[in-house]
Amino acid sequence: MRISSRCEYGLRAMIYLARTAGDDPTPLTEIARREDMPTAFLERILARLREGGLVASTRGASGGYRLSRPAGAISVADIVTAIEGPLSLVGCLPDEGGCARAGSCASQAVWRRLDDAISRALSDISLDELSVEAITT
Amino acid sequence: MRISSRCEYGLRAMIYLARTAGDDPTPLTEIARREDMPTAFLERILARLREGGLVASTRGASGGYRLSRPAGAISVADIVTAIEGPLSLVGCLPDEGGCARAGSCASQAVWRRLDDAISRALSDISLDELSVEAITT
DNA sequence: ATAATCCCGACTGTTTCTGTTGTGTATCGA
DNA sequence: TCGATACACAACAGAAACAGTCGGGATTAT
Repeated sequence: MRISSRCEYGLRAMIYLARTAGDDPTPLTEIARREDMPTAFLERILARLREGGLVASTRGASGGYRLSRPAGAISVADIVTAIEGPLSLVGCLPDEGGCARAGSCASQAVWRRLDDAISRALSDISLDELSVEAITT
Repeated sequence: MRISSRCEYGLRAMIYLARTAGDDPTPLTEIARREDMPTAFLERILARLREGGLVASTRGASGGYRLSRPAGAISVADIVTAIEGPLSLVGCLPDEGGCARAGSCASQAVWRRLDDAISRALSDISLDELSVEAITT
């Protein structure tokens, strides 16, 4: 159960964008260079973030990406969801089809509780908390 | 970030063993049949659980598996860890080598918090809670 | 002995991850 | 208008993980 590089890159890029908010749009190449991430790969991650409505892009010379909302209105859960799809850990929960043995399945309760814990943890952290330099855990 | 079948099967098998605790050792084939899981695959999962010290096996006719401790002393975290390895979501946390940009890396704080939330959620659930039929979330 | 049972290594098909490459399109500035 | 700077998008590819199978060997109760 590791976090994917996609997700890690995406979050780092969002933090970078939060720190440069207010400036001109930030080009992909700048983010990739400064954060040391593969450019083309990052582009596809930013595409998902754009589709998720978290960043806006402007094309052409002196174009780039910026946050589409204030950093305070973006949670880590938003970012992870945009990149990875729904957070849910298993496909057998009642709200997505369920499985044959649902009801008598005790393990379902475990994943549901875990889903909740993850969801809560990620929703609690907003991007502006992360954009300040010193993080006091 | 889905739960692997390995893990799902493993948990279900452990719940099954908790319910048959006190009886003779339960053969692999019985668990697989009753829980509708692929036999050979389940065997390899039980091997991990044995290596993790959670189940004990007896060989030969009328052999099988049983829990090596009372169900109340086994948490879901124990089970998941035995099957999947350490729960940690990223490899860059200080306690496992770290990465070059640690310290200035705000995203690290996110994964650390998420690790904690997951770990706490799974440690809180013990196997005997799951072995009773009705689960009241 | 024989049947039941665990043990274990090797193998395979599929999917996901982690990228790369190449082409096209929009925009700005000279 | 031309060219440089960007984003947009689709196709491709190697590597790893996942999910599961197969076959043989070792152990033990009856």
